[in-house]
Amino acid sequence: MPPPLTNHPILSSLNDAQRRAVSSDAATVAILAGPGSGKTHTLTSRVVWLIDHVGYRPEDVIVATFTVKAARKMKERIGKALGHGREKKIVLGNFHSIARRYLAAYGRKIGINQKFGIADDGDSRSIISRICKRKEVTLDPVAVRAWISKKKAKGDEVDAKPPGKKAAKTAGEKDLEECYDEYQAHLKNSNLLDFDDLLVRCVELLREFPSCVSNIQTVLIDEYQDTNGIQYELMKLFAQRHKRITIVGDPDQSIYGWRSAEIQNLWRMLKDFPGTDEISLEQNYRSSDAILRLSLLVIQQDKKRYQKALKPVHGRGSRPVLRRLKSASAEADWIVSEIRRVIIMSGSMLTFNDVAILLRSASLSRHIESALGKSGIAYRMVGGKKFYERLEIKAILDYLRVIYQPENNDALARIINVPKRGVGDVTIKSLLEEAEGSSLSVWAILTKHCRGDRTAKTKIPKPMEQRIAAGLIRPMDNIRRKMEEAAKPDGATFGLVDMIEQLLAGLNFQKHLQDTHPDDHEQRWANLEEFVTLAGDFVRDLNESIEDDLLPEIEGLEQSKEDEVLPRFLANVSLASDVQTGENEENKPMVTISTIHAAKGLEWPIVFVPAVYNGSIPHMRSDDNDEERRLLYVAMTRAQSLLYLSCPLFSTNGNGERNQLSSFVEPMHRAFATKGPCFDRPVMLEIAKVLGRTLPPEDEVFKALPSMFNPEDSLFPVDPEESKEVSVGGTEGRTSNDAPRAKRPRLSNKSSGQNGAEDAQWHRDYTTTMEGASSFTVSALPGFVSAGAHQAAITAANAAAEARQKAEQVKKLANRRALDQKSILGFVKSTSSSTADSTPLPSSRSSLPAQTGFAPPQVTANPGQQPIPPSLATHKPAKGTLLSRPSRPAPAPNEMPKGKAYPCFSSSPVKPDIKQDPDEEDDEPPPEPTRVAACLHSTTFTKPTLLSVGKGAGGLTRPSPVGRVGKTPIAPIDRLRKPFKPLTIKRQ
DNA sequence: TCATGCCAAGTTTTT
DNA sequence: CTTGGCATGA
Repeated sequence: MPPPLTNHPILSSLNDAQRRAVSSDAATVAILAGPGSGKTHTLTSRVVWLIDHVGYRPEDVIVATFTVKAARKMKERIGKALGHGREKKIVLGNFHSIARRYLAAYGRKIGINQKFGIADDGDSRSIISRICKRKEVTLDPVAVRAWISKKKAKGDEVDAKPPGKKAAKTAGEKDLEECYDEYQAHLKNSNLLDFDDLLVRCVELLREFPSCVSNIQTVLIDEYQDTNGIQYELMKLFAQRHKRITIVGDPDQSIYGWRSAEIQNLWRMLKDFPGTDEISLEQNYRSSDAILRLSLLVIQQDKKRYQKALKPVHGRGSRPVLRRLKSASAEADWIVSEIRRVIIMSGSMLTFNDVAILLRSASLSRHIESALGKSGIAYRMVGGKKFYERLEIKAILDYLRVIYQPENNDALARIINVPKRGVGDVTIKSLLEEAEGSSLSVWAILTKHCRGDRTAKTKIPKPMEQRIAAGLIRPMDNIRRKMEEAAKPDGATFGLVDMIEQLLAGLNFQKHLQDTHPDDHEQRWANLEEFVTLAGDFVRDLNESIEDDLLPEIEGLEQSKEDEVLPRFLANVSLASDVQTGENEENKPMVTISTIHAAKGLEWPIVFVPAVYNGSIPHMRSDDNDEERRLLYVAMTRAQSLLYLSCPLFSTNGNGERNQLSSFVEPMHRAFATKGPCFDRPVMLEIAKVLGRTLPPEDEVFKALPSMFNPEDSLFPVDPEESKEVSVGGTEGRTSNDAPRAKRPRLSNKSSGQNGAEDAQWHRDYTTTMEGASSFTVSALPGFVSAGAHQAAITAANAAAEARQKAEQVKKLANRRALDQKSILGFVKSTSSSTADSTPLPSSRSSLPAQTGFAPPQVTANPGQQPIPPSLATHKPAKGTLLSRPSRPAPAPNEMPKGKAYPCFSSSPVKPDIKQDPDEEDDEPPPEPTRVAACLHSTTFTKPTLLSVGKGAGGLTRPSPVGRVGKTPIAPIDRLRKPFKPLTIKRQ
């Protein structure tokens, strides 16, 4: 008999459904949590509840997330709620790192050498491509790798193979099998496990030796929709003793299918654990109503998905924008101008920190980075190139790996000629083959050869031998010797940092960089210095046991102790997609550029999603359109207040090819505004309300406006076609590269008319005059709503009344599934067993209401689940200006807690109210261009140029490191790893 | 025979 | 801006 629920403090910050999820007594709990519904908050609260209230020991709880970032955030939040540093004892991490921990501790039991290393992406690739090359049949290494990884990730090969199966195999499959076996043998020789192996072997371990997890009372899984088969197995095995599992996930946000994530796992779970308590969290605390509606419109095109509501807590907000631009660079320039405009119009209530630009692929960042750089806006790039993948860093890492694992032939092969030692491909290949043929590692062959103990079969000319001996073997031996000395009780300390520094010195690496990269050796060297400080941070954290990843002792089970720093550092590097984000001491506001994948779980007040065209999203190389759509949905639902999608009309690379608006938004493109909103007082006040911030007084905002500032989004034509003089024919085939296209659109005569012909591409054949009219009238007069929209509002109001009635009825059961909402299990069963749609949605085109403005999303298709919020019911078209916009009726207090009640919701750090002195931005729009480029992406970083630094428009096509310290360029450290931390390097 | 330098071509998402 | 292929020189 648990005490009354309401008394526990952890429950006070939760809504009904969340509270039920947190305090559920069921052994297995499935929490279905839409975006912004407080998923993480709920999960952390449940952890705290299970420990504090139910009484499990922290060390008997496993919390598995999908990414390192999520794990870290989770740990931090649990720590805050739990206190006493007890969160450190929880077995918490992403799947891979938890599996690695178990294998390090108990891997011996299943024959894993305790000193195993982790084969990262590059390792796997090079091993496989070598195997493929050796075969007579030409196999695509990439495909082979994907096949192998899929095979491992599926995890269901536990079922004994039927003996006759071999015969049925096609020749291709046999080749693949062979590659698989060779690959595994190779990994074994080098004592490596690849990412999938970590999971596969851990499953093996826990299956054979359940005692390793005999202490585990309960298991919690975050982002469950991203688990794959093997992770599902692992989850079950973690929980095998007591079978208490809590999962949190959202099928709509499953974007890792390409990594074998299986949405079906949700169904598997419900089937495998019949008593599972299903709870939906449908309140959205993040985004404005308008953003949610459009996001829902997008995701609802997927007719097979599990229907789930998204109930707004906030007011309507401004209409999301779908902007058409001429080219990618115009798009980037527009984004910059729009960022500026918002921030200035907000009187600096909003800062660069509040802005995110989310991309389908990292390569899209080029133009945007350059535009941001040009105008002196600092930014950080998340995703894309990784710090540890930089050439110079990778080389040093490979050296470290060889020091730790001399038998790692692949790592050695990569560095044997870095710096140049006159060893070429042929020699390397020969060495590798010799190593495979004998029982010796390449390292052993080399050392023996140089010592004269054994002559290598590979031909090694004298000069080469000498360079290897002096340049490679000697410095490495020196380091190993020092390590051994340090291991002795009275030995001088020789830490990781010493090791790296010694290595850099012994290899004369700085000189090597100067020789091989004369243009940017300084940056690369700076990267290495940063790497040294990173290593230092890691060691320090380890000593302060911030990174406490030891497993609890279990009676009668002996653990291998992992006391060495080096292996843990290497594992950390391989498994971590990002290094811990240090606190932003300097607090320099930066715009975030991120891939959509990397943005999952995060939120920003202002979100831009550029390149919304077919080929980008959905990506041309993707074969799962539904997943691509979900990706767009994830991107859109990151936004709190302002959401901008944009689409360049012409692609930049393929000579003037036309881009086609993404088919995900094409059907509802009229629900978007065609340009950025007018940021008058009411709009800004609403933004402030959603964000829980205070808007500076109007006169202050006004005073801070730079002269010549354009308060509207009118610098770029709403219809970029108009600036093209030769657009008469408009035939698709015409690809001649006419020069005028590259010109910036003229700002004057922007209001020149648009005509139906130009609209045709976007509005299609069903365009009516009325619609056409509204589309430009609305954009010309922000705030004016067309009659069509009014009509929509009235229908919506009726629907809303009905919906509300229904909502009243089911309110008592709000925590459970709505009455007419099927169980997930039922849903999956019905869709998988029958072809008929259980909830048929009209085809998106015909279902689109003929009106512009906000169409209630699929009201008829989904009665009772999409209650129209009161805001729309009472909405009246404003008259002329937004000033008369009716304020939103107060939400029912019990149902709609204000933002303050959920202080922990935001995934991003709590943003302080900005109290900048207003006189700061008196004359020029560009904020003082200090160190722009602290985070410059290496791809866009060029040599510092002094021209045009203050101008911002001096014809630079790439960001220049504007506020450099002294005369040295700032290193283009990829701030993915340490987004906020200022450079720690001291340069002379 | 092999190392090296030059030129050309392509570029999803991540543990 | 990195990788792969080719020609040249040792």
